[in-house]
Amino acid sequence: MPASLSISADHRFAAVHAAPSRLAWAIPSAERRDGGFAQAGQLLHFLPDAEIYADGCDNVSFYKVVSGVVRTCKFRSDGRRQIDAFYLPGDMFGFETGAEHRLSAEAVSECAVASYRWRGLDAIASADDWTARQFLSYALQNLRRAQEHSLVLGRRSASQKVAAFLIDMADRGPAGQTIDLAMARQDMADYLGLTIETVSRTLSQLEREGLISLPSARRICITNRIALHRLSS
Amino acid sequence: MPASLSISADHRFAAVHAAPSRLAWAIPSAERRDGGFAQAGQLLHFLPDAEIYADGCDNVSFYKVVSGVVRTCKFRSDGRRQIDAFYLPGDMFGFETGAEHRLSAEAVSECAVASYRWRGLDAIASADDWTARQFLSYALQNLRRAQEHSLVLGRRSASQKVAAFLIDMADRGPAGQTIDLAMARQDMADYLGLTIETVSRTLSQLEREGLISLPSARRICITNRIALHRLSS
DNA sequence: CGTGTAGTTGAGATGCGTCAATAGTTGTGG
DNA sequence: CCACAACTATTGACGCATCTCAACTACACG
Repeated sequence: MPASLSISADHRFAAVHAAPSRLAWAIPSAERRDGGFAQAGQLLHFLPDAEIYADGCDNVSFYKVVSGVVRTCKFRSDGRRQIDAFYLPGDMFGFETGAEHRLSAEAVSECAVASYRWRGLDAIASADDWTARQFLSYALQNLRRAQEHSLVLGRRSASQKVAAFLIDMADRGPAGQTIDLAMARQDMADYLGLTIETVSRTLSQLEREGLISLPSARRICITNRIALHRLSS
Repeated sequence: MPASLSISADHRFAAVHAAPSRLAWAIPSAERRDGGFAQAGQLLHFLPDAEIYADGCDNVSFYKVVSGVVRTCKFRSDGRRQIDAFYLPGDMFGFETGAEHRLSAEAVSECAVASYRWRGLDAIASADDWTARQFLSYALQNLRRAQEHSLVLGRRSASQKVAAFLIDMADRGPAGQTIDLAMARQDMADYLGLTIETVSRTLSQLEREGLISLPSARRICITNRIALHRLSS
């Protein structure tokens, strides 16, 4: 693992990077097998809010998150931003069939991603079984996440949206009741189709109701998972 | 084409079924090549609102719409329904990696679908290039649609949602400015995260503003596509 | 210690949901 | 062909959840 990927222990997002289960899952696979995935993955390093690719730019690569968190988003003509998805270590993003990307991808936290040259559908389909299977698996995982995101955005109250987000983050992050968010309130708001004020108010309300506690802005402890889960579904 | 698939010309959804470009695309491929797609597709016929598969039931098949329109949806504990997607002739739906379906699929109109036995990711990955490529193509198409649905649901006004829906339906349906909707207002509302009252009011408002005309409840003519498109994006 | 950014809280405005009534459409039977 | 019932869609009035605008607080950093 290159030195550039080591994150100081006191970094605010250390919990995300240091998640043992995730690293064990992401890094070895990148080292062991990704050499055979489409083309040897090049490791790229991004600072927070750095752009990985822009909406409209050539679709030449897709990516795997090695460490940190990535968001894909769309900027609307009124200046607002809609976040399509968050990608955590081990997740893949950026595969599209068109010639251009239809979303932007940005680093939420300091992060490292492996890039793979996109050679089109035929290249994947005619690749070896393992490669094709991996690609399909990631595509279907992203499809499932997008569908669930739609269901959350569809017809739900602010508290249901926030609860669903917290449950999702808790499930995807390191085990335990503590969530160390890599993203700001504005990211949560843009992901859930709410304003930062509503997100903030909703978190405060959930804390008053005893479902969560907020030791700091970016750290959230789930104190009543049953109730939070029931609220979210 | 079996007699059971012929639809009388005066049927209310005739326009969808009779769309020449769609039939030319959907039916021949089902006849010519789908014999090699995973396993010979069995043709199934459904009446409006019939259930194709239910949320939670075994994930043993995926499907291709031959004629008519299909919706996938989730029923929430409060009795509300969220529609995840509409599938038109030529679209494929129902592929998931889990052992159970996480959504229900229902016929919106009278429709015919071809079913394919789901043998898991490995079967697809190790299939011939053409089959793997087709499956991937459909998966990525559905992923793109789900992402765009999320963006629409995210942070948009009722009129923007309805406009985006109309533009999407116009693009996917037969060419021209006339849309013959297969679905009821309740379906539109559940798809867009609105109520039927708001959908109805919004359509009336768009008509007053001269963007569309409403010859009948299920038929919508786009009279100012530029403005409608600008509103939707 | 001062400054800038992120987050929280409050008050008022508004868009959409809810409930209710009306109008239109489809299908059935006389 | 008409009468009626059942269903779908439209329109109106009102309430509420969220947005908007604004002030305040907490925290990181030089």
